[in-house]
Amino acid sequence: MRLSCRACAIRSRALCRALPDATLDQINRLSRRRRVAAGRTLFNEDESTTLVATVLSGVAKVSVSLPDGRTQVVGLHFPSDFIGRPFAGPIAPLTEAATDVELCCFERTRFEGLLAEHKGLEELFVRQMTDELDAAREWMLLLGHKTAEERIASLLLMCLRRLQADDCTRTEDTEEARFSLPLSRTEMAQYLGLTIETVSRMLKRLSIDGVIAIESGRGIVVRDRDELQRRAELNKP
Amino acid sequence: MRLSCRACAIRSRALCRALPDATLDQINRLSRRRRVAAGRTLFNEDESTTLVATVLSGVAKVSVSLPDGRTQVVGLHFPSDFIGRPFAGPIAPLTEAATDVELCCFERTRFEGLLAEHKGLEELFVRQMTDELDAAREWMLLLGHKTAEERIASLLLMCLRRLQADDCTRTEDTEEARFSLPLSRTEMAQYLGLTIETVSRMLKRLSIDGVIAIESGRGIVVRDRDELQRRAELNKP
DNA sequence: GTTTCCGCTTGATCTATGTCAAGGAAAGCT
DNA sequence: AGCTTTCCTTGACATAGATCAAGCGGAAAC
Repeated sequence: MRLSCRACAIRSRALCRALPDATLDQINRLSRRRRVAAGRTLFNEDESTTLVATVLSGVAKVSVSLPDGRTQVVGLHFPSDFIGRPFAGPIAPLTEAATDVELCCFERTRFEGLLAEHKGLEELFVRQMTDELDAAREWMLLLGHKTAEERIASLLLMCLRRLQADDCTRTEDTEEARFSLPLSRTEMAQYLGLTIETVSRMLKRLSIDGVIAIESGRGIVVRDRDELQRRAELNKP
Repeated sequence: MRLSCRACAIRSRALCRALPDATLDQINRLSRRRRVAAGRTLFNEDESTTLVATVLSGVAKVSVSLPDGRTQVVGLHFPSDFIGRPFAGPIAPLTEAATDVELCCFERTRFEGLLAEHKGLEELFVRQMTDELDAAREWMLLLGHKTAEERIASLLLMCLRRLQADDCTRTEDTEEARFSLPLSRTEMAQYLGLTIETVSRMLKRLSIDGVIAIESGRGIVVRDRDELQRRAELNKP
């Protein structure tokens, strides 16, 4: 049974919010849902250049590697994010499910057609690309100049911001917020340009200092968000 | 006196190659040339969100900073590159002339109009954004995982590739190529996530090893491009 | 219930690169 | 030409984080 786009949980934030209901109903028939288990690639070789998708749930990671195996995670896609490269050449970056992921997939050519027909969609798409570029650049600043602790703090804040947009995970009135890390220690290390040992030690430090609490590996409770913010930027001066 | 777009030196590579001659002639009247001296910002506060431009000559750098002054250069714009953010919000990244720069400027709204009218332009623009994102991600790999020597080698190769597309700077039959670095040591350091001392030392090392020769600071002669390529990726395994 | 495995933590040491400090050389100014 | 400033190089030393090595704990397998 096919779910209606109109009832889609992430519609209000995804690209498709640019489309009128009528178009949406057409599109509904052309979209394919897909579930990808954590660790698997989102698309196989040929699909990666012929499909585009919106993330419905879960988190996907994009990574690039050197021939010797050193790997850098270069981006994350959270629910409502668009994945795909209209008009681009035949080389797409490796995109894998970090957690279990649900996608809403389309033919790339079909999406390109929609871009031409709907000015609003084009605008939103260009804006998303701009945001992605800005995010990459902010991460370059992190990788080029931040200390290990600043990096961890920055990552936690970023995850918090993106994840609490989905489900409201705030634990009511207190300043505390709770979320589950979408990345393993290894993946965090690859995203932050650190080793897993350093990641582990810095998480420990933040938890000893009472800024966060760690619940069984992936669970994070942010105890003092302001302090975390401070540690994301101001360790040096 | 106004120069014709048709005779523009970088036309064959810039975005405007997507436009037919007729449109180009119209546009010609709407473009404004601008020279920016090395070190100055390309646009002032309000211009940066209302103008877009193509680089005619010289190199521009984009940078982001932390409140304490740590600065990361996050991208370079070489001749024929497009600069600007159609549809984007009011915050544009800081873009400065690294060398003296010549620009061909347009109203952003005008450019947005052209994007809608000319499907080909839209395609080319999206493709350039994709390339820019890919470049940023490759640089993330560099910042996250490469050694100092690999970083320097990667930078030199990148400059070589982009600069020799302009003027043919190859010194004939030999394997040698010569170019002038568009960045100061400080800027190189900010781009590579290193200190100027380390940049200096690594350049020295490459020159001692005979891979390159350094001529009065900014001048670089690539003596052994293959070896440079090797050092850009394979220091470890 | 025990074993195995895998992801994570913790500690001890090492090293690439940062930091500090002192010249040198090119470029602009008087 | 001499002076000042700015940019670059070079050396000595310090350190954040990597590397190496061991142990822990929970979940899956048996």
